[in-house]
Amino acid sequence: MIDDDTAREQIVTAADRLFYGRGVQAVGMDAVRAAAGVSLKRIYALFPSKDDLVVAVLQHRTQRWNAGILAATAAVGDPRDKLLAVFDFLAGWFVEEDFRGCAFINSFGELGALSPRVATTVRDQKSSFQDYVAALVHDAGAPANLAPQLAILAEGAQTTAAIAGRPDAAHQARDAAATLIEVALRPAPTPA
Amino acid sequence: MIDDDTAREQIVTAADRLFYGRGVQAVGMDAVRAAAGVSLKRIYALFPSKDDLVVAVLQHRTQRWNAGILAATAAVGDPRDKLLAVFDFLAGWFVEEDFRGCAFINSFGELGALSPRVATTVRDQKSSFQDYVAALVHDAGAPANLAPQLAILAEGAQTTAAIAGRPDAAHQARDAAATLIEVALRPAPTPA
DNA sequence: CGCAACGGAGAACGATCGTTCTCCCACGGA
DNA sequence: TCCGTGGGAGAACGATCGTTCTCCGTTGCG
Repeated sequence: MIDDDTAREQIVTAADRLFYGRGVQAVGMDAVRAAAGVSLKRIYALFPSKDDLVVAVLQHRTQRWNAGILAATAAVGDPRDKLLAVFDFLAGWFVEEDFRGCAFINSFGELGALSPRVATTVRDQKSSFQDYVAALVHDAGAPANLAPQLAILAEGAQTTAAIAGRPDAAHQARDAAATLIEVALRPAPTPA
Repeated sequence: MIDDDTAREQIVTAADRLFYGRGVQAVGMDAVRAAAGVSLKRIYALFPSKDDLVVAVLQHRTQRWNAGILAATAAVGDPRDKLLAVFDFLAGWFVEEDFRGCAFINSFGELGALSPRVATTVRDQKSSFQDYVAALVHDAGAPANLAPQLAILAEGAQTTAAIAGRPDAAHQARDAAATLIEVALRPAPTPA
């Protein structure tokens, strides 16, 4: 017998892989059951509806994302390098073989208009990422308006890498970020 | 009787509004029929499958996008301002009441793994946009690596505006673009 | 050892979807 | 006027989906 916690984890992990790879609506609950190795009854006992499962998958991804970003930025010391480390983290992600874009963006586009809970879950993730970037920007001593600019670069790199299939979008975004950071930290030039 | 061309347009226009507002898979062909005011038989005579209709809708959107970008950039003279005009165009788009992100990104996330034709149609659109930005960058006399940076900013602004519901992502991206353009056009500073 | 509760496997159900087919009316040529 | 073609309205069909239910074996406890 499998206890509830590991069953939850198996279900969420299997559903995550399937949803991310094919899209949510293209994956039936029976496919999740087969991949997770548990019964449908068990799934519905732990997640009352597919919507609940989707939300749980997204929250699980949020935790993995937060841990990855935290580890990437903790590995370097300089606050400026922490900001750039975010884009290095993206670069490592984009070259994974099953990379298919940002699961939150994908889910929002597919379900944002249908499921308010999915929409708010995605919004919360994006909002917390923006907050984290804003904190790094603050630590680096740069003006606050740099933060949304870097966040936009990160978002754009994800969709560009996914659609064009070009992982170097991370490097291009990193270069742009480096320029923006440098300008933001440089004292205002004396007018000619 | 409606001739084929106007029927096509009615179908594509209605399907576009429905697909964009709710997502493709959430809209049945019967809903398209009701919104377009034509018979199902007619729809399937003009578009052999839903996949064909989706591709036609995306191609229709590509034409509208190209026309909008072209008009926005044609309204200004300076090549540098043409680049910034792209973001002004985005700003005007983001405040439309039914704005729900980039239809290409949304469709790719929802159907990219299921329909190769949809995937390539989306890729073609993004690729042609990148080419256009690259041409503007070239006209402005800036190095070529500026183009993907600006394109990434545009992509990120679209998803940020859609998910966070904050249309000012266009202005933030525009500010970042202005900085990147300025740096790219400025001669290399003499080292201190 | 007996029984009751639980979980697995999978059938079943109702809804919906993409697609096709049927029926019927309107209209244009001999 | 009569007939044949074409298109509209909508039923029909087969597949699939989310969700529930049935049946049965197992297991833990008295």
